[in-house]
This record gives sequence, structure tokens and C-alpha cells, in this order.
Amino acid sequence: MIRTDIEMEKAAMILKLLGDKTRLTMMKLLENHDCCVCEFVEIFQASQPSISQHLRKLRDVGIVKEERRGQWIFYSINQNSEYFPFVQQVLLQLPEQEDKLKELEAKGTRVTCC
Amino acid sequence: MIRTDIEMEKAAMILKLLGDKTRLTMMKLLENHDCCVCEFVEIFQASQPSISQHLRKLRDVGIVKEERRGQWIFYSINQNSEYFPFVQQVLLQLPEQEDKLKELEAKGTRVTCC
DNA sequence: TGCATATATAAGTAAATCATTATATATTAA
DNA sequence: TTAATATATAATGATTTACTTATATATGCA
Repeated sequence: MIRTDIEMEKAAMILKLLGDKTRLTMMKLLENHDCCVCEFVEIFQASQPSISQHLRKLRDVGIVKEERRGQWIFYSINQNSEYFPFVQQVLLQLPEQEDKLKELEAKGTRVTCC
Repeated sequence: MIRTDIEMEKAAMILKLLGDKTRLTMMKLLENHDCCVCEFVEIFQASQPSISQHLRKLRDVGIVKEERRGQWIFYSINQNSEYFPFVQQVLLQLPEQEDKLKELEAKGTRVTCC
């Protein structure tokens, strides 16, 4: 029998990680677009270290990956993560966050940075 | 347009609540059976206050409800909660925990108490 | 090369979390 | 009514979390 289930301990760990508004919204945004750190800083109106620390947690468990593009580092969802199917199912329940990116574009902040 | 989406802030709050191995397993068990406090104490080999406090958190946001049956208080999933569909989708991803109840029955602890 | 920008990391701190111990309340049975 | 059982709650303390400030590193451009 193929086991697609996630173990309880791991599931709890992932849910705890997603149980933060900033990280959860990050993941929902990453569902459709790669984003760089400065975009998140702008979107969440948070300090850069705070954003970096959230991203590190997501990266440490492997549900996002990073990729340098010149000066910027882009984050994206790691579809190879063992947790990907689980995370994806959770994200599917959430409302789109496209408006947040639209705002960036309106302000011109999106283009400037990335 | 009918809004079935849960808001991000609420979603994060629920996920944080589920992001604990004990509470998550409780919810998964409750998916199929009502349980009383002493069963949880037995299953998790935890102290009674610890179990009660976890249950209180689940009750405070309304995803479980309690019902006294004589000496015992049984907990069950509150299907009327606005969060129920969201919670249910998460629980669906998790492995069954029936074996934990079977163990209780084997030990005779299930019958004794409830 | 030197400076600006983007990002990561380290250290410190306040608040939240989860267990424990102690105690209170409600029910049942003697 | 008294004792035992099941549960809740309060108070305390250790650990974790999520910020902040300060600093380090890497890239791109003048």
C-alpha cells in the first residue's frame, strides 16, 4: 500500500509553521508567483530581518526554496518536498491574495525591485 | 458570491491551534468518535490538567463541543463551527488513529471509563 | 575600487505556550 | 452525608516564539 499520509508529528510541525499569518500568506502568494524578500517586506510592512527569519523557517523544513537572481533572492514553493501535497491542500482552502501583489504593482514597488 | 473561504487571520489561528501533536491527534480521533477526557489522558499518557487545557483551547474557538454524560464529559467535533469545513479538509489528510482507541479497548480502559 | 542595495544572521527581549502542582466543582455510590 | 471519581481552573515556571537592533555578506554599478 502506498502511503501518502503524512505522519502526525510531521503534520503538526507543518501546521504550526503555517499557523502564522505572515508565513501562511507568504505561502499562499508563492502558490502562484515567485517572490523576492523585498516584495514581502513591502507587502507585510515588516522589517527585513523579520521577513528573512520567517522565510528561513519555511526553508529549513524544505517547503520553499530560494534562488538567487542577480542582486535578489527569489523564493518559491518546493514541489519536491515530502510535505508539498499536504501544504497544497491547506493552501487550496485559502482566499487568493492576488490583491496584495496588485497593490505592489500599483505602487510601482514590484517592478522597481524585481 | 458565496464566500466559503476562511479569512487568512482566522485560518492562521486555526492552523496554529492544530499545530500541536496532541490537539491534532485529538481532532483526528474525534473525527470518528466522541471521546471523554479520561480516554485522552490514557491515550496520550498525559496529565489530566494538560489534557483539559488542550480541550479548552479547542472549545474556546468552537471547533469542539462538550456534553456531560453522567460523571463524564464527552467531547465531539462541532460541525456547526464556521471553521468546520476547513478543519475537516486538514483532518482528511491525516492517517487514521483508530489503533489508539483499539489499544484502549485491549487494555480495558475504554470500557471502564466510558 | 568603493558605495549602494539586497539579504542573512546574531544577540537581546517581550510575549506566548505548554507542562506542572495545587485546588475547586460536580457527579455517583456507599 | 461522606468518599471517590471526573473534570476544570488557577498559579507558577521553563521553553519557544517573533519581534527588534546591530552587523556581516554578496552583488551590481559608478
